[in-house]
Amino acid sequence: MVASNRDSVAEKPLTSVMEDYLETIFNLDKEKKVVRVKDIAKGMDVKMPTVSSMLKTLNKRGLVNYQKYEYVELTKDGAAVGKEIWRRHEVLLKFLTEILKIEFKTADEEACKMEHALSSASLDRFTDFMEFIQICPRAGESWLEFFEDYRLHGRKPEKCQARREDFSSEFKDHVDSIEVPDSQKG
Amino acid sequence: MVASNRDSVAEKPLTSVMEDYLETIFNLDKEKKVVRVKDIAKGMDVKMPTVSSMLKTLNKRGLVNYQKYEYVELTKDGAAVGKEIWRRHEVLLKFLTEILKIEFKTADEEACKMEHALSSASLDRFTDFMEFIQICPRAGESWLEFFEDYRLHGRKPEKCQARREDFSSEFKDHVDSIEVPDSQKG
DNA sequence: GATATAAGTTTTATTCTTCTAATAATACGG
DNA sequence: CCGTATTATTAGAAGAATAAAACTTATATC
Repeated sequence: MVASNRDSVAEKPLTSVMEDYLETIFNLDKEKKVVRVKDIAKGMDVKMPTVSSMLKTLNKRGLVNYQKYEYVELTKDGAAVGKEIWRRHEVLLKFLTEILKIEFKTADEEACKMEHALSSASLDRFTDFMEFIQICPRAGESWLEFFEDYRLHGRKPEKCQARREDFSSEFKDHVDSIEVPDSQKG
Repeated sequence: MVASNRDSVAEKPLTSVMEDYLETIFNLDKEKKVVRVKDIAKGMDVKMPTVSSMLKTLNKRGLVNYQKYEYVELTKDGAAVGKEIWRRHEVLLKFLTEILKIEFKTADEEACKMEHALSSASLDRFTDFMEFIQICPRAGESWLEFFEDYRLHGRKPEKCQARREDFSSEFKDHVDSIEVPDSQKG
């Protein structure tokens, strides 16, 4: 056996568990000086032996640099994966907590599972969506309030209509603060 | 051994794979007269022996009624699970295709993974959200178009501003058709 | 009805992730 | 420098989901 173990086989896709480990390590890296097996175990809610064996796997795959009994370090590839998964988590968590108003703990857990389901491409779309909702006028704070009202106090179209009239006034203020050619005035 | 195997142990939660099988069987049930191992294998993209062994598991759990070589039938419990998972799938798929405009095949695959991540409670919220977007005035067709525009042609706040003015005119028409006290006029 | 084809099962094995128990290395307080 | 506590590793096993190969049962067709 001459060749390195690393990448000796055609690249298998990462499992979602591997992705989770990389995400966890990525986050610990930001928080702490050094990353230890114990911390990963805590973060992943598994026992230390499980971490040890996963680190071997990740090591073979070139995603971490790890010598036993030493600190854990992500390779460039490993960090890239960790960061990407973390980004997905953030977007999903934001959606679940800020739009759907799901309580943090639940949202965090569910985001953690969903993050493996969405491709990066879809995540980009999702990100656009979140940005759009929060940046653009028709989809800003009041839009969210509106949704909250809809969710909590009824979902009948008539209610929407009533509320629409409120928004119309809101919008009237905007209209009034914008240059409007006389030709368009009533 | 006197007691039934069924439910002899404290209810373990279903795995997401089990949920997928139940969803698949539930759907086949609607489409076809009878559900066969072969169809399930095709639907789940696995080989027949895998289906055989899963059917044993689901049988023990009281989720299907299955005697070997015969047709597969869901029990009441099994059907309830299958239907619930299917409902989640539909909502997520709708969001991915109609809002995020992800192509069907990708969306379907991703919905299939996400459906296990969201609790029923969160799914209810998500459903509210989808309804809201499609029923309420501020979040109807034009809102989706606006998002499409944002996504495809730029995401600069100025663009939103420009667009906002369009919407303002739109709204102005509404304003004009509504009683507005003089005191609020410019 | 006999037999070929399709459908289903059993058996055996693999991969992945996890655990417990036992053991080893490291760190620290005296 | 020694002993204890903490941290980590090995070894061994288990459970879930899968497949390949070999075998069995059911169905269809002549």
